[in-house]
Amino acid sequence: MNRMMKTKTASTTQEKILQAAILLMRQQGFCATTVDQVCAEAGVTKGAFFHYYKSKEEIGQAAVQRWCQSRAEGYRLDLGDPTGDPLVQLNRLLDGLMESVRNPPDGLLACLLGMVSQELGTTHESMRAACSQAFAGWTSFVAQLLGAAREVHPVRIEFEPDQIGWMLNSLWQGSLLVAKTRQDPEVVLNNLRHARAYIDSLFEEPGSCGPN
Amino acid sequence: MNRMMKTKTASTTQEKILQAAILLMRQQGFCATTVDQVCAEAGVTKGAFFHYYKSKEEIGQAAVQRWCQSRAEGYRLDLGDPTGDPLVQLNRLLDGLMESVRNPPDGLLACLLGMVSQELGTTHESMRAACSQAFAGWTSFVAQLLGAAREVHPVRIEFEPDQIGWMLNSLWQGSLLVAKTRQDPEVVLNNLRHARAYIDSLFEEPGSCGPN
Amino acid sequence: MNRMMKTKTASTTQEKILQAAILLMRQQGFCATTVDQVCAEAGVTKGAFFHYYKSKEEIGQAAVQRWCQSRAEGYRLDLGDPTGDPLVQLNRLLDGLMESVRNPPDGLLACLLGMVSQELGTTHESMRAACSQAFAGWTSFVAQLLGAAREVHPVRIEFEPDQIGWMLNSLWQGSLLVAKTRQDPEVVLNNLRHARAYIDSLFEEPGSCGPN
Amino acid sequence: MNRMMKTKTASTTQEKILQAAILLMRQQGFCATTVDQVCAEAGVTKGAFFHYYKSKEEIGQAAVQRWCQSRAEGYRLDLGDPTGDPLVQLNRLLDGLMESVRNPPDGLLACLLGMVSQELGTTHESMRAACSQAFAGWTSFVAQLLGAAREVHPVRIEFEPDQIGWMLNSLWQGSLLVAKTRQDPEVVLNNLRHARAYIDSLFEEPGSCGPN
DNA sequence: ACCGTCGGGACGGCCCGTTTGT
DNA sequence: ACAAACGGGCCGTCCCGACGGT
Repeated sequence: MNRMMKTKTASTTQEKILQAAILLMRQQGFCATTVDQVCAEAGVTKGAFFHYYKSKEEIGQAAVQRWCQSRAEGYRLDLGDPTGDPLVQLNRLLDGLMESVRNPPDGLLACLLGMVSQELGTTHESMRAACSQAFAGWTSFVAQLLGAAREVHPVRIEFEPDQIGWMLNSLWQGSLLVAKTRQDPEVVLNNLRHARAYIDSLFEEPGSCGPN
Repeated sequence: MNRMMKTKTASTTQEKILQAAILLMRQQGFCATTVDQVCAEAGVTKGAFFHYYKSKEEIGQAAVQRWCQSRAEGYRLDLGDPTGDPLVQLNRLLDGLMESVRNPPDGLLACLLGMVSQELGTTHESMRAACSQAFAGWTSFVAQLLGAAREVHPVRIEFEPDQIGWMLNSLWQGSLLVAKTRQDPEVVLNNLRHARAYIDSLFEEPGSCGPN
Repeated sequence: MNRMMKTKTASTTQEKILQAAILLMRQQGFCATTVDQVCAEAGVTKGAFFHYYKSKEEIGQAAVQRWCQSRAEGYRLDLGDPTGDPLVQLNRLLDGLMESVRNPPDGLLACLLGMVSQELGTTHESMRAACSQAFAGWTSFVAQLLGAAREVHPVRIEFEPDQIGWMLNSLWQGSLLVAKTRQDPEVVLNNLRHARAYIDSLFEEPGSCGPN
Repeated sequence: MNRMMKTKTASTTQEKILQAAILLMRQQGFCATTVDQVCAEAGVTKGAFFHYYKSKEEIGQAAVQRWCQSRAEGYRLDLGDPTGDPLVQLNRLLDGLMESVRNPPDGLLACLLGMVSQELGTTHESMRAACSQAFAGWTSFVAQLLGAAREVHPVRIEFEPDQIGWMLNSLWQGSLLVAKTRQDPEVVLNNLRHARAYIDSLFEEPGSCGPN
């Protein structure tokens, strides 16, 4: 019962801290985000912070994990019917990304993974590993769809599903980076359209994507 | 004579500071790089540092500018004969990028612009603007080649040179990010190959480059 | 019980810091006193310092306020019976000053207000205002005594109590300055005697004090 | 000829530095005044500065000396006929002070000696000594006048010329301090009037002072 | 278990008074 | 007379532990 209440509101102290950290690190990056800022944003004191996370790095890890997990949930939902045409599912995934560009979470078009792996990739091994794993997860997710699509759709050009997956991943991260720098999300949308066109070109018949 | 020595070695104190800053910021990012580190790396004292740059932010700006400038010189050289086929020139540019992946400057596969715009894009307006301009410069450079190619090569699919330019830019930045995270530059190479394939698919006859 | 301990010793960390600051600033002035020195003198670390005072300027303000407050308490005690002859009370006040010259607090004949207002009067508006208010407080205190004295003692020369108050204030501050420079407190004593003589000369009968 | 030009204009590099130092130190004090500020104000480089003064302390000394010297010249002029009544001369001296309050040099009512001796009296022995000597000079100057006055005017109250001199000195310095803090020079004027009244009261017949 | 106050140092960026070479 | 370089110092911040109350 106690647990239910807590879980339901989802606004426990720990959760507030974590959400504050995610938001701030997406905005400013890991190293520019101070523990004090996180506490202020979450409305708690440092005592509370260090009760739940024993170091700044630890909350960094937690933030990455939580971010990936909630993203993954979203992707799953975007796919729609899991028994349908894999190519259609892939297109739905891309549509989901586009939608998340037009209505980004917290009004902030930025991916925690991109931020953290850029900053800490060279210096914080454990953080890098976490991000690498997260990237690999998403990529294999896409690659599986592409592999399945290859089974049911005649192929025009031979391709490696993994490679395409990594390319999509890279393009997505790079697009967000450029969009942030240009202060214009349009570039992400355009890039995703080109990616879709490229994928379509790999198969004999064009994908079922609308004009989007 | 005196002047010659100074100019020739090109290793003035200021230059050493700037190079040290560029290297460290490519490795660790702007905010994780301390002035002390830069001084140590450059082998100078803090007095010297603040003699030439009045703040950390100022050297950040200088580093970005210098980075763009030296990159731009490299691209110019990669193109080869400026009167030749623009599509060939574009392919040479991509070859140059690939080469720079296999033999990255300072043995470090990382772009200062990506690092800085990721970290500071939201928080330091002036830095963001500088990076945005640099991105736009490279992109329009590519777009011009594509536009010229359209004049001399029959087109199979209509395309906007600017959009393709931005896509290449995004893909490049994203690839570097992913490569760093995976600790494997191969992904950059693969992505560039796909990009080339996509560009080729826009024209009637394939580009004049082998599989590289 | 717990509370008692803390209150009783009156030697909390914050208090130690404040006392150290007051002492050092009386010796060396505001700007020559470093936060490190204050911490060393108080036997605490910088962490403790900035926990209680968020800037050097803030502790400057606090020091001035505390100084005035503890001085004011002293004056009150010097006066003796508050229902007695105001002229006698004034003389007791001067006696108190003289006593504080012969036995200065911390063995240091220097007034924090004089130090701070001299150094920062032109540059730190808030500090200047605080000192100005403190000066005005002391002066009106004296002026009130003089005004009351005028009611009960026949006057030989018309005078403005406020003006006399400011003169005493100025003479006191100037005397401390000169005494410090000459390294001889005698000048303060002499000046106070002259001041007393001047005040006596304003009334018909001489004050009830001996030559002290 | 060269020398004449230089001396006449009184605008040699060294002189400009010295004047800048005096002005800034009167405004902000010794320790708040940086060498850079002095150079900027004087319009010279640090090289020039350290060419003429081998340390900050040295220019402090020079500033004090120059200040005293130019002040002394002024007093001499204020006295008028040196063979006249010493009491009249003393009154002229006080008039001169009052005039310098109404029209302070550089529009700044502040005495370098007061500033420096307050700040450095406890910490910089050599500076303290210089100020002490300067104070003693002015005081003995006044004391001599008082002594001479005692010869030609019948005295009503016995007094020590030196003591009166020190009192005037202290009152003057204290008045400047208070005036700066209150941001109102009026207090100096009032105090000087009271001082004059006190001096007059020492002699049988009133001094020849006008209403001033 | 949860959370707040207090405190600890180390380091961050920047500036300051100086010396050196020219 | 000056630009370049020097270090060490200053103020303030940061991440984090220790302890006490609830």
